[in-house]
Formats: sequence, structure tokens, C-alpha cells
Amino acid sequence: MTSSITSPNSEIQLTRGHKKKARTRQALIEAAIHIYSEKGVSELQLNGLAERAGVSNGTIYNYFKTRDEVLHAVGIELADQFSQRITHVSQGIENAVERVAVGIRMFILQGRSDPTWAGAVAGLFQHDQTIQSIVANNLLNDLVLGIKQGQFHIKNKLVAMGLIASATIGAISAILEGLDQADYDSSLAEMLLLALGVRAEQASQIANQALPEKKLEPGPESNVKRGRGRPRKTIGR
Amino acid sequence: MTSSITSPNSEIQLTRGHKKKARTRQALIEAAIHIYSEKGVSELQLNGLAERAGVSNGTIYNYFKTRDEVLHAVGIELADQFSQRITHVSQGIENAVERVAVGIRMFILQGRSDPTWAGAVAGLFQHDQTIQSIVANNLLNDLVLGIKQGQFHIKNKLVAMGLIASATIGAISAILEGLDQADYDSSLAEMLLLALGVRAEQASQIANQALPEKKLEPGPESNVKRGRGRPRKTIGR
Amino acid sequence: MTSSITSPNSEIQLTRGHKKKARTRQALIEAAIHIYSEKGVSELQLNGLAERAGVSNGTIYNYFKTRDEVLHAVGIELADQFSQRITHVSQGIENAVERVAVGIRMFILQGRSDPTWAGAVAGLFQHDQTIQSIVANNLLNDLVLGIKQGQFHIKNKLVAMGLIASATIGAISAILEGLDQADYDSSLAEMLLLALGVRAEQASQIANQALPEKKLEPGPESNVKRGRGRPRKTIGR
Amino acid sequence: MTSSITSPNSEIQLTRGHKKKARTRQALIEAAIHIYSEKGVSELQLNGLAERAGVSNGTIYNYFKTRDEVLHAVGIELADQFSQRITHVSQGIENAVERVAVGIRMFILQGRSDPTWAGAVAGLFQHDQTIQSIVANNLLNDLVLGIKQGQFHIKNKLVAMGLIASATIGAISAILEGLDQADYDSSLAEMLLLALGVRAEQASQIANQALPEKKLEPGPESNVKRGRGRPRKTIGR
DNA sequence: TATGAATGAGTCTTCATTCAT
DNA sequence: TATGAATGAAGACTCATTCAT
Repeated sequence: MTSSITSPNSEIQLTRGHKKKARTRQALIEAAIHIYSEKGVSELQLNGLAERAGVSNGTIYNYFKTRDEVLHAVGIELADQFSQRITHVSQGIENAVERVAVGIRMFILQGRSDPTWAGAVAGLFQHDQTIQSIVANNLLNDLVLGIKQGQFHIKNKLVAMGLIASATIGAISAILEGLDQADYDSSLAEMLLLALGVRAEQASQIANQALPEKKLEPGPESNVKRGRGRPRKTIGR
Repeated sequence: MTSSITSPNSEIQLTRGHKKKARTRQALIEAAIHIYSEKGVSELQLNGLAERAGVSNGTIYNYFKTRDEVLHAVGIELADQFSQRITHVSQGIENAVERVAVGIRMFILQGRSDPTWAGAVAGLFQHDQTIQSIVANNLLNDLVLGIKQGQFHIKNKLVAMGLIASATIGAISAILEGLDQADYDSSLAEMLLLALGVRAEQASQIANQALPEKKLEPGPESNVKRGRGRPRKTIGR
Repeated sequence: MTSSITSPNSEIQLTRGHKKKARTRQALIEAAIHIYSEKGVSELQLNGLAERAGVSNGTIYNYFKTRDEVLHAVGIELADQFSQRITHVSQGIENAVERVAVGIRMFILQGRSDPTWAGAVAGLFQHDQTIQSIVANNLLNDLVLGIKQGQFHIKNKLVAMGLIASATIGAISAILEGLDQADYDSSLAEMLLLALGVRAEQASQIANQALPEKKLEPGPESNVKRGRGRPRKTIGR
Repeated sequence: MTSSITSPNSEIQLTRGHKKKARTRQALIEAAIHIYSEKGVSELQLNGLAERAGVSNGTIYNYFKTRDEVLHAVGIELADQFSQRITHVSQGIENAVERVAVGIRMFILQGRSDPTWAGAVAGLFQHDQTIQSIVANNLLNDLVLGIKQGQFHIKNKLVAMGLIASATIGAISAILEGLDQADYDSSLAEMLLLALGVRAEQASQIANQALPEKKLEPGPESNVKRGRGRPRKTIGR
């Protein structure tokens, strides 16, 4: 049942009979993330959610007043996790170019190692302001830093930000749809660095250098065995 | 607010009684595009569609067996229009760099001049393989051409393609959400050319040169004369 | 199926295939009135309503946007019918004392001849402003008239109005609960006339004189055969 | 807003640990009375009740097997209180006309001084036989007495009883809805005495004379000391 | 073909009641 | 006894689809 979605300290909670409430809430959010990932954000049905979380439908309403509140809570949670995961790896990196490259690549690599999580994040990105803002903030800081460091040459920061965000999300989506490519992460990172005005050799070098050795995040093997199959037949509801 | 989606001068159509059927079908599709644009693909409700198209709900089922069939037909139509509009503007441009730049910019400019259409296309892009394939085909040809012409230096064509597509769609979405920027089109085009390995000065020059004087929108009567029957060979379903 | 609840001209409608819509709406309202009468206003359940009206539950929503709208519509309808029935019989009576007496008695007699209707009106009286206002208006006019005619001697018209209304509604309720009394109508009318300051002999005479020969209202026999049994076990929902 | 329902000085209660049970039960009933008064009898929800009583929802089921049992207990309690309050004020009054007038006025005055309690009683009156019976018994005795004293001239005692009860309850409801009038109590009492056949001058004099100086509300400790067990013989269920 | 009322399966939501702690 | 999370039956509401006219 544990998955990389579970917050880090959840093992402690699971051992005790206490904190039942927190556990159920977490179970609901995790189940929601799985459903997001498999069927898309707009497909979340409360019956399915309850079943997947192993509770009865009424239980959902002990934690969320309405369906929308569930969606929102999941958004917050994903945004939170996103922020943690990405900032985690770029901690300690001083060079803005490297920070950006590492961020892009790490996120793409999540598309392979934890497709559930990545799929949910990617899917949610279009629908939730919260997660967009978080990405935007992280990115903007690094862009500003890089400009100050004289490494980025950008005419319009907002356009640049949008470019990086949508390209990265797009890459994740492509990978999840089976269009993976060898070195997708470094290829894309290199191109995006070029777009930001980084010199070609530097872009190539930084985009292809080894990633820091930090663990991506708990990420148990269970993430891999889950297929992201079930092709959506219907677009709408 | 002007939109090429709007049916052509209706007097012309009314003169021929026997085109009623085709007209109703077209009215439904156009109404659907409006709804796509305003509320998102997954929000299409058949009652609202009928109302918007000025027919009664039962009438829909004279043209489509099921809701899914409506969605599919709209997808085809949008893909079709997209294809026409884009190929239209790059007709006659020999230089691959220019072709790509013009394509990107023209599409972004639609976000301003015909937001309904652009919004629908952008929204559909995430959900429908058909339209993705069309973009892919157009783009791939130009990329290959540019490589042959020695102007693009790309490691992975598929990655490059995904980059351009998602960045452009992302730009449209941003604009539709009110996050417009002056020179969004040329700024983004320039960055993307850089990403493709075009030299900085050339990228800047081509991305900022005046666009060809072609009208953005094909004449309205083309909406009708384009045969619905013409089977299209697409990669997607 | 027809009942005194049906509006007068409904027979005409029922003969034609046209006006299906109006017929269904009327069927819903009539069914609601029956339920009101049997189970009380707060017990109206949409499933039961649909079943009783012989339509499927979804059909209700073709006529009313929400449960509350059903309640309101029934309130309007009952208030309308109330107004018609009562004003009908007092038409042409010039003397205010007589008008009031006839109104009180007629309404009480409805408690016997059309218990469904009367029960619904009585039950609704506590919950709906609309019907209260209508009663109030009818009554107030007659009180003012009687005062002008020098027959009523009242200190406070509003108190008097409340007295008459609640006493009459209370009588209906008592009758519907099986606590009927011979001459309930004239006994109560006489007491209320006394309360309004009418002289004893006049009160007695007017309260006991024969009622005008007008038919109460369509009132088919089907109204009588329906028992108002099913004692409410539960108070709340 | 002062209310005799409010539990007595809680310090006294806290000194005795062994009365916890009785206190919780009483807290629940008092909370229920507040809810009755504010939202109507049929709106009592067990979650809200628990919250208002300051206990957790499960606790209710330590005192009542079912929601209906709660409603019933509240009914008993209110009827009990009603009986005490009314008999309290008319104690020592020999004249039946005065007894009736005082009863009516006192009850109406509760609508102002203790609207919570009065509202609950009035609301319950329509739904609960118990409280109706208590009123009936009190009233009937006085009516019989008044007839024996030659002061009431009534054709039908039951009709008269119903008239007084419903008129008084109606008055309370009107006041609670904000339709208060100066001298509502004496105005109504006077009219009702007239209805009972009392001569005009006497009715006016008695209905308007000063009320006895008794406190409206029995001492708070009575809330506790009144045995819950005392079986009451009532007509109603 | 067009209409629009009717349908009913499917969803969300509420709330009295149960039960492990 | 007290707690409060969990339960699930039940009710309101939606909407794609059918069908008589």
C-alpha cells in the first residue's frame, strides 16, 4: 500500500493505532492521486475513490466537505510534494544553469520512476492554479539568479518560464504515453538551456553531466509495477 | 471575438433547401467548438450543445449516434482546420527556419485574433491523438528540412517536436488565461529557434521579421465545401 | 385520477395529446398535494412524488429545478385554489359578518368533503408565507368592511386576523385527526363572531343559517375514499 | 434571550460527580429544545445536537436508543415544563374566567420573555399529542368550572378548547415571527373570553387587569429535581 | 428530420447508527 | 460512559439517450 506518494513520515504513523484520522485522510489523497494518474483529473468519482482507499463512501465526507474540496486538497498535496522533490535535489547547487537543468531532468526522470505521481502532477497542471504557482516560483528564482550570474539571456522572463514549464510537462506526458526516448531528460534540458541563451558547449555539458546522488524520494518498487494503461476511450465525462 | 467558426453568411445557405442537413451538423460542431473553448473539452453537455446550436436535444441524435461520436467529429474538424490554417501560411516559404518560426507565431497570434478556435485546439490537444499527429507531421517535415538545410542542430527530432508543440500550446493557453505579453509570438519563436540550434543572430532576425501578408483565416465557405467524407489518414485513432 | 385538486379545465387538456407538459406538471403537483396531506410538508420525497405522479424521477427536473421549487410551486397552487374556493362562495354576500362566517364554515366543511386538499392547506399554512398572505388579505378586507359597517368591534385587526386564521386551521387539523364534532363549522363561526364583537343573537343567527347553495368546487367522490390514516410515527425527518 | 432552559449554576452540579449522567442527559434535552426553537422540530440533527450539548455524537446513544427516543423525551420534558409553568401561575385563582385569561396571557408573555422555550412548545404542539393533551386537560377543567360558575356560555366544549389552544399557539408563533403587537396578550384574551360568552365589560376588565406577581419561570433547580421517572398519564401516545 | 418530454442509471451528499478504543 | 471515525442506506440531482409525435 505504501507508495512514493506517501509522505516520508507515514511509516511511523502506520505503526500506531493512533492517528487513524490522519491515515485515512492520507489514504484518500493517495487513492485520488492514483485515479488522477490513471483516468485524468476530471474523472474522479467519489465512489471509486472510496473503494480504492478502502473506506466507505460516507467516510470521505468526514474529511472533505465536498468533491471539490477533495480535488483541491489533492492539488495542494501534489504541489507540496512537487516542491519538496524538486527543490530537494537542487539544494546546494549554486549555479543557476545547473539548478534549472537538474530540475528539468529530475522531473522527467520521475516520469519513469514514479509514473503515477508524475502523471497526476502533469494532469493537474492544467487545472490547478496552486501547482502552477509553485512551479512558477521555483523557476522564476532560478531564472533571475541565472540572469544575475550572466548566464541566461532572456527577453521575457514570463515567456521563458512558460516555455520551460510547458515543455517539461509535455515531456512527462509524452513519456507516460509511451513515447519515451533515450536521454529524454538531458536532450530536453539541453535544448531548453539553449533557449535560455546559454552557450552551446556549456548547455551540452551541463545538461549531460551526472546528476547529484541524492535519492529521488522514497519511491518503492510498487510504483513501477503499476501500468499506466487503460487508454481513455472517452474524452469528456 | 471574431471567429472563423461562425457559419458563413447564412443567406447563401438558406437559398438551398437541400443543404439543411449539412448545415445542422455544422452548426452542432461549431457550437461544440465554442463550448470547448469556454468550458473545456470534458465539459461538453449535450443539452447545452443543442441549445447553443439552436436545435432541440433530440436532433443531435440524427447526426451522431453518441456523445463520443460528437467529440470525435469535433476533433476531426478542428484538426482539419488546424492543418489548413497552418499549411496555408507557410505555403511558399522555402526556408525551414522561417517555416517553423512563422508556424509558431501564426498559431500564437490566433490566440488573440480567434481565441475561440485557438482555445478549442489547445484544449483538445491534450485529449486527442488526431490533432497531435497532424501537428507532428507538419512539424517533422520542417525539422527534417531544416536539418538538411544545415540550419537546425538537433539531437533528437521527437524531443524537439514535443518541445515546440507543447511550448506553443502552452503559450496559447497562457494568453487565453490573460497572461499575454507583448511580442509573445516572436519571443517564443526566437527561444525555440535557439533551442533548435539556430544561431542567435539568425534566430532573432527571423523570429522578429514581418509576417507574410496572408490572411490568418481561410474563407468561410471552405467550412462547407471541405468534404466531411474525405477519409484522413492519421496516426492517432 | 382526477381529483378536486385538478384545476377546473383539466378535463379538456386530458382529452388531447397536446399539452402533455401541462398535464405532467399538474400530475406532479397533485401528487405532491396528496403526499403533503398524508405525510406532512417536510416529508415530501422526490422518489415517492415521481412514483405517485406516475413518472420517473428525472422527469420532475423537467419541471422544477430543485426540490424547493416543487414545494414552492405546490404552495402557490394551493394558495391559488384556496383563494378561488373561498372567495367563490362569499361572492355576492354584502354583509361582512356573513362573509366571514361563510368563509370560516366553508373552509371547515372542506375538511370533511376534501380532506386531502384541506390537510395539505392546513399543513402548508405553517411553512409558506404565500398562503398566509392570501388568507390574510381575504380576511383583512372583510374585517375592515365589517368595522365600517359597524358590526365588528375590534381593538387590533392583526390580532383578530391571527385569531381567525389559526382557529380555523386548528379546527381543520382537529377534524382531520378524527376529533370531529357535529356543527363544528357553525359552532366555531359563532364563537369567532362573538370574539369579533358581534352581538350574541346575531352571531348565533348568522353562524347557523343555511349556507349559499354554491357547489364547493368540482370535488369528486374519490376525495372521500382516501383515508388520511398512516399515523406519523416519526416527528422529524 | 434569557432562558430557563439554561442549566442552573453549573458549579453546584460540578460538586457532585455522581450526577454526571443526569446532567449529560439534561444537557442533551436542553440543547434539543434550543434547536427545536430555532429550526423547527423536524430539523433536529443528531450531530448538531451533540455539538450543541458539548458532547460527542456517540454519547447520545448512551442515553437514547434512537433519534425518535430523543424527540420523545424532549416532548415529555416540554410538556412537563409547560404543565408546571401554567398551573403555577393560575394557582390560587378561583374565578374560571380569570384562570383562563391569566393562562392565555402568561403563555403569550413567554413568547417575549423566553422565546426559546415558547417557540419549542409552539412548534411541538402540532406534532406531539402529549403536549396537546396536557393543554386540553388544564383547559377543560377551567371551562367546566366556568360553565358551572355561569360565566361561560358555550355550545361545544371541545370546539372551545380547540379554539383557545390554537389561537394561543398561533399568537406565540406570530410573535416569534416578529409580528408582535402591543397588548397582544390582553387583546387576544379579551377576544377569546368574548368567544366563550363572557359579557363584554367583564371580558375587557379581566383581560386587562394586572397579572399576579408570580415569577413566570420556576426556579432552575426544578429542572433537575423533577424526577424523570414519574410516569405521566396522558391521552396521547 | 425535428422536437422535446420522458427515462433511469449513475453521482454526489446527508445523517442516523455502529463500534473499536 | 465518552469518544469520534466509519458505515451505508437513502435521497437529491444530472445528463446521455430514447421515443412518440
